[in-house]
Amino acid sequence: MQKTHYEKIEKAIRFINENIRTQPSLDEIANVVNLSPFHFQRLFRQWVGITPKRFLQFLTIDHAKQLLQDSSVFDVSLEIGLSSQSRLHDHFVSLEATTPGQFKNKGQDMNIEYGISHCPFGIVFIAATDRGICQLSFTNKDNYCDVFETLQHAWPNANILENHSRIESLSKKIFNVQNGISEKFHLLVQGSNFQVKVWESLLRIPTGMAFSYQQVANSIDMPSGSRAVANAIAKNPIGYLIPCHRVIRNTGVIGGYRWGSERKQALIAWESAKTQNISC
DNA sequence: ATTGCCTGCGTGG
DNA sequence: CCACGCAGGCAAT
Repeated sequence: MQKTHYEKIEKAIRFINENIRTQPSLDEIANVVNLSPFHFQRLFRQWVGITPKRFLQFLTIDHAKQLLQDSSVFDVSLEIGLSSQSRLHDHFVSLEATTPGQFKNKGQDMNIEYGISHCPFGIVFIAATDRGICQLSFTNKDNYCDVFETLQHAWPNANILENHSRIESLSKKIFNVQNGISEKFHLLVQGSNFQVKVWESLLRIPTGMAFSYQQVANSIDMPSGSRAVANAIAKNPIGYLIPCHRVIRNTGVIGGYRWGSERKQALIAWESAKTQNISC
């Protein structure tokens, strides 16, 4: 099967990580993804609108540290809470959350529609009810059994059916590259009190910024709970819209990601490129 | 940059 | 209940 645009980006990022010591040249990286330097350049212009060289600068420890530093001015707004939010950044996502089991019989009398779609970060699997989006996972086109099982496991008694056209148009709205996200999305999640608290705090991290796990722990008044926070973030059922990719290690290392560390790096670099003109 | 020892909460027995 | 795991942090090297 022909590799997707994103898969080449991912391969390039993996190669860069593995050879960070030797500082590979653009020609070397282009060679790894079987492209001429010219086409490699064009790939990036299509994907994110910047040159590969610029892109690489967004993957350095120094840049990640800069994101953390920029975000430190937002600590106060996190503590203040939602009231001060809207002025500081777009919040286009609303979250409806309950504890597991609070929904009668785990989704009984609930219709869930799911499907897959292409997005700038590969194949995305989305599930939605009439009350909101309940899952967004990155996956493979050939095999999305794993993410489908996650869905079934969360809502074992729901009436789950395929609706690719609905998900396709939903995906287009979520990953609207040209205009950014213009409409409001409603999310529906189940989680423990602690998990929900953590997920809500993630919604307050502005696009193009990053928080450390420690900063998130501070923001929910559990300064020694950074590791527990990481654990809760790892269970985030709605990738991208609940921006767990904006939480990184406080050393500037990007850290782990449920859907691959390379994808997290791609998301961060992509958002950095999208916001660099606004923030400067 | 890498190592070793620490953390607190959620999960499964 | 209690043990264990984890997408981390920190200090020493």
